[in-house]
Amino acid sequence: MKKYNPKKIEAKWQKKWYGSKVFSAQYSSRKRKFYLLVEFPYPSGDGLHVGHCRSYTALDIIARKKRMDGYNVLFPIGWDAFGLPTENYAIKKGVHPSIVTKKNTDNFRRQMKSLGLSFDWTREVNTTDPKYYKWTQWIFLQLFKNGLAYKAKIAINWCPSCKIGLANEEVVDGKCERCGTKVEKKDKEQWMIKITEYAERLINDLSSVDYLEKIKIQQKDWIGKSEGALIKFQVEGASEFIEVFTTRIDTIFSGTYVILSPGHAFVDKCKDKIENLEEVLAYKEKSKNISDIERTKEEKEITGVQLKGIFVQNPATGEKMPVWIADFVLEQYGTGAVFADAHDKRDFDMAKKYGIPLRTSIEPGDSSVADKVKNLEICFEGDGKLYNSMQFNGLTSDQARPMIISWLKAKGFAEPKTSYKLRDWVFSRQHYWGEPIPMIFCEKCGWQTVEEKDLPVELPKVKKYEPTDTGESPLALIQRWVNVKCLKCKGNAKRETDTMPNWAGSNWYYLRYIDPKNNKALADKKEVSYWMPVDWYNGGMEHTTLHLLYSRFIFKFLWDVKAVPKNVGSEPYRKRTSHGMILGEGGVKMSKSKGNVVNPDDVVKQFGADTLRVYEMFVGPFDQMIPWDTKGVIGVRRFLEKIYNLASDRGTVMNGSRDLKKHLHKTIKKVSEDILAMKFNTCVSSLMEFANAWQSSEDTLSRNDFADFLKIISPFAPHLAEELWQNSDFKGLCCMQSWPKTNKKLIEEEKVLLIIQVNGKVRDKIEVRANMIKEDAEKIALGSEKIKLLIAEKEIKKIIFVQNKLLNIVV
RNA sequence: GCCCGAAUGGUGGAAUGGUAUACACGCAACACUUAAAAUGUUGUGAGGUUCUCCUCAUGUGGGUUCGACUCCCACUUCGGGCACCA
Repeated sequence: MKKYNPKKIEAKWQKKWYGSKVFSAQYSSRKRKFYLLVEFPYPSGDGLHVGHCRSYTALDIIARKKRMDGYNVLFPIGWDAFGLPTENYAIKKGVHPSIVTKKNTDNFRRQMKSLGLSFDWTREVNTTDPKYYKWTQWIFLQLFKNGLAYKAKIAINWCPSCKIGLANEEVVDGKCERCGTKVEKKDKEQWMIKITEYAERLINDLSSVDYLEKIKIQQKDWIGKSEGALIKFQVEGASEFIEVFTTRIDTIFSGTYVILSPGHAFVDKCKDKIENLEEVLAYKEKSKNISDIERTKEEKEITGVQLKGIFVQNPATGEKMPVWIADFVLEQYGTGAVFADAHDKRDFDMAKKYGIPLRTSIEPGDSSVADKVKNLEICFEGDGKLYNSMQFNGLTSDQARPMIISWLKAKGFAEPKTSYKLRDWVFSRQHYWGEPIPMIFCEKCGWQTVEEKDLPVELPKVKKYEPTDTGESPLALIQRWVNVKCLKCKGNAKRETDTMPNWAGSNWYYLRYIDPKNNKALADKKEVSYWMPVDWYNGGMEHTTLHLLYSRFIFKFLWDVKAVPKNVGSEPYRKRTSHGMILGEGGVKMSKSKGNVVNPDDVVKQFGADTLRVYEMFVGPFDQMIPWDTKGVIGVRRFLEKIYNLASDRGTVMNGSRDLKKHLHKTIKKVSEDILAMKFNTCVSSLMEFANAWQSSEDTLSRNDFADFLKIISPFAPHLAEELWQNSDFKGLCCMQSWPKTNKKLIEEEKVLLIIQVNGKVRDKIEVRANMIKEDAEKIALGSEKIKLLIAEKEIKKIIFVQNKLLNIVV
């Protein structure tokens, strides 16, 4: 008897598949298309993570099923290869990042192929390939030409000891990861992209796509739309105003002071008038080095400094208000300034701490606390009824808001305004390993774009990969590359030396897969029009607010400037799902330092690729976090062996068992449905149940039924299915067959188990014929000895009947 | 802090208003064997028990319902994201 030998089988079938291009999507096809996308990985030196294996296997199963359903399937893969870890490795070892990238992508590719994933390897893309990033740069030029890219001063993390700019990740507890020095903020001119111009569309168009609800919620929340008003506070003794954005204009009559963020421009503007300037500047300096999350934490003690000598006027009451700065007010949100009153917890606490006067103007609905609110014993933050508010007294917050806005608007002090939490996108990095930004600066003529014919602007070779001690990227040191002639005046000009963030390349990669070799455009429009939008995109929840939002924005932009055809719509992804993480054994994150990293290579070696695939599907619900369990892998290996042995020992006959056929068709139905619902774990258990039934029945399957069984198991354990397909002398490849249809008549039951409940508790189970009506079921149930005993002389109040399921007698 | 998610046997989990604990791991007994491994068979939520029935059990407390792991309200604990990691 032959033994199940995955090592031999798997290598053999991988060679056949990848040699014959069975997984290649067809160009200019008339077939129905299905575009399945997985987030392309960052090819780190650690190799493929078992978490990659899980999500890729899951989508591979869908791709394989869709091919068997007759679709022209595009299931591509590539490398998102620009980024910090590769650069840091280059700095440490002095090896060029492109060499490291080549090594890592080779390893990832080998690992993916060893899992039998059905990627279309003819369409592989790499964001670090100049032929690819030519188009990433081209997109930047379009953004600039359309007024969506601009320069602004933005703070970077600066380590004064290493003299380099740091990524947020390299800042641990406010200190430099390498040397432990306290990190400072340093202002730097950076390229910004106006994603905020698309905020409204990015919210509204979510209604046209099929994303998991939690993904939509996160995106909406990230964009953070709020409707409110912009109010002007006149500065006393000056013609200036301080503008404040608020959603609570109903509380304007209780506003007693104004708070600015420490970085607010007004502080610099009125330096001469501030009596305690030194104190103010010291506070400003201190707050610079605290993160926004830290600043807005509720546990954090509230601090602030008054701008002595400065007062503004409350536009509603005409009263004089002092002006403070406090770090819990953020520069980026609204106008970076708020008016403060007793109806905001932090304003309330701050006023109590510093003895600033407070007033109330909103009465809570709960009258038991109304007095306490009025006496300033507690802070009430909700909506309520207005008082102390002149002609608006007695109105509810909701009624009052629009009325107060128009009243103040008439006086020239307010206007309605929509505000977003979403900020413009900082697009510059002071690093080597990224796409050069294709811009040239001339003292006389300003910023200008590199001409399209000169793209790509290739990354020049450098000797050292560290950022420079001025905070610029190492590109700034290469005079030959930096110094160019201005395109307009032919005078001396300099190239931009910052590079793009990692997100730049991943914004549009789904378009490049469609036509990866095109050197005239991002991709051929006919092909784009056929393939777009992506039918199903799966990725991690951690990418929901950044990559997913950025790439939606960029696609909308490309659509607006007609770089992609109109007919595909302005949303790149029709459906988005997300997978859960795989944790280490015991439920903690896998990490090198904990030594609990599972290497897929080891699992493949010990158990086989099919075992790894099926295990990762069986381990638990796809969208949830699941700990790895080496013991569980064994069960899956036993299952595959069982199938292999049953197939060889039992064989097939012309007319096999009818019971098994019936069970098989139930399994076909379950697996077909559960694949699309991403309930892979229950697919596997139903396949296991069938194998168990087959084994214990000692019956034989018909040849056709066995073929169907191999077909439905093939997306999960493709190598095993192919091998048994061939061993049984079936023609062609198993993965190229059409998916079996469920025989509906066959799975209809003649008899069902009827559950008899008394007062909702199960008291008996009786087998009856299917589709029995209520009256007949009642007779049978009441005839049961057990039930008779239980209801005895009690009065039957009600009988609930669910056909083919249960009968509940209420007494 | 804000946003999102989760909680069911010894363990991973199944059941989305109708038999709670499918499937798998582990454990125990038995069969095969000189023996072991492998494999197979049976059992396995807790407590009680006349051994086939009773009571209890899906993080906690309430509610809706003939019936709730499932829906609603309040809470507890754990995990993830928070804009320069990808």
